Amino acid sequence: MATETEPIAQPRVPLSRERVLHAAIAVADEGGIESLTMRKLAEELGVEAMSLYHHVANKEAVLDGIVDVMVGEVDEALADSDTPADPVEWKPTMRKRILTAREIMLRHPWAPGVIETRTAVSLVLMRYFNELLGILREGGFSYDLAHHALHALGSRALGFTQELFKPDGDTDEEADMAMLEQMADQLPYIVGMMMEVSHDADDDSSLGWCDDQAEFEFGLDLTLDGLERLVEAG
Amino acid sequence: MATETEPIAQPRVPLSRERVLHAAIAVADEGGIESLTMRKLAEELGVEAMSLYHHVANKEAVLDGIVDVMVGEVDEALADSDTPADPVEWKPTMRKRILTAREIMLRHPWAPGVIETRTAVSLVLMRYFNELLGILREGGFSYDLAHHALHALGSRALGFTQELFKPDGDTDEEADMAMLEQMADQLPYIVGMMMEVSHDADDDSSLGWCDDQAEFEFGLDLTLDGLERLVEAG
DNA sequence: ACCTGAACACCGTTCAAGT
DNA sequence: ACCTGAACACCGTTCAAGT
Repeated sequence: MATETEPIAQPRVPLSRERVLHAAIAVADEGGIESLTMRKLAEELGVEAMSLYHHVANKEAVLDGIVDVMVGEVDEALADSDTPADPVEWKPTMRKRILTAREIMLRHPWAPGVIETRTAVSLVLMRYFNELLGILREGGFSYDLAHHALHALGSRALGFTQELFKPDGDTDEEADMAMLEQMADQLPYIVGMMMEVSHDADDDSSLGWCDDQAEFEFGLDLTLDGLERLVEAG
Repeated sequence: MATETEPIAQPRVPLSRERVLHAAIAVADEGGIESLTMRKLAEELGVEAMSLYHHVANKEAVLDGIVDVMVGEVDEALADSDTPADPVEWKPTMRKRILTAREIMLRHPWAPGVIETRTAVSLVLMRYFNELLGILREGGFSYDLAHHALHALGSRALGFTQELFKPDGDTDEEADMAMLEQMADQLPYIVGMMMEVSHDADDDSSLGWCDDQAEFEFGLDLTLDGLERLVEAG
């Protein structure tokens, strides 16, 4: 009551690129990426929107900067975890790195969408890929195969995949199920798959039955195993 | 001079959802997805922006519809190509389907970005996945493995991958190369890779050296081969 | 040097009004 | 039934002005 109802941001701390980027992440974490507007961002910082332009060129630069902070978070998480980093053991090293990156992406579900829209590759991101490349090279990959490997991993190298069947927001699973069964003639295989899975699973399973973590690891291991066979074949 | 400078759209043909969607695709093809605004779309159709809302609920519905038209194009392209469709030969069938889908995506480079932002899965898209599922099932996959397979393919099932290193727009390849060499201490593996590749290739190779088609097929075959090994293992 | 108020040129969308 | 003009509530961004 005694204090003013201003946002929590301390008016003493001067604005900086760093503060702008971290505030942007906070806004996106709280309200989703579509809630991240220059005006909202300024409000979060207790400042007028136009003041932001003294620290970032424009909104695109904010999004570019956010990605770098995100990659930085991955690097930090990797530094915190005590990995032996055996040069020969490229597969577990790679696997761990990617699963760690995935943890960061799960903390910021909007981040993949931002990363996908970036056109330029920042130095920070190049350093990240340079390290992945290093792991592969030290593990016996030719440059050629390592290059193919990074392409084959694609966005998985950064810890996310494009989920085409997203979690159905309405969560009315029974209705979805009923609707699906009604279309059994049009979607016989999908309906068949769902019937089988819902009988097998012990918990209540329906459209929300995909175990994202398990699927991510399945796809990742499929790729890593395939690559391993290629390195070993020479 | 005699005729008015109105857009080419015939004012006789009444507006319809179909016309709106095809005009939207034309706008995006010509000016990119960011040029697709309701006002621009109306202009393309020789109509006021607000008239569109009699045929589509809102802009999101336009984007949803576009995706369905896109999937329809894939289906048409597949129907045109005479495929024997041997039930047992799931791998070449799958491969052909996906590469055909990729051709459509290459014709509409903005389409992947639109697909990625869709939250609901339309009936058209479900039918597409139902067919992929059918190919796998008839090829000997269990529902469980077929499900994993679709997740592992991810957006590749629709003919695109998330390219994290996009074509560098500025095309000043020599400058890029020089800059990279300058960072050899920070990016030793990337620089090493580029040096090797640029020596091997016969054409002028630099940052624009990735053969997207070859990389797509590499990743696709890596996945399909991995799956094949799993089906055969039972 | 850093921040601001007002303004500009856009968006998507609503609504009452036209035919 | 179908289309429209004007308006509303937003955007990102520019610019001259403040301190």
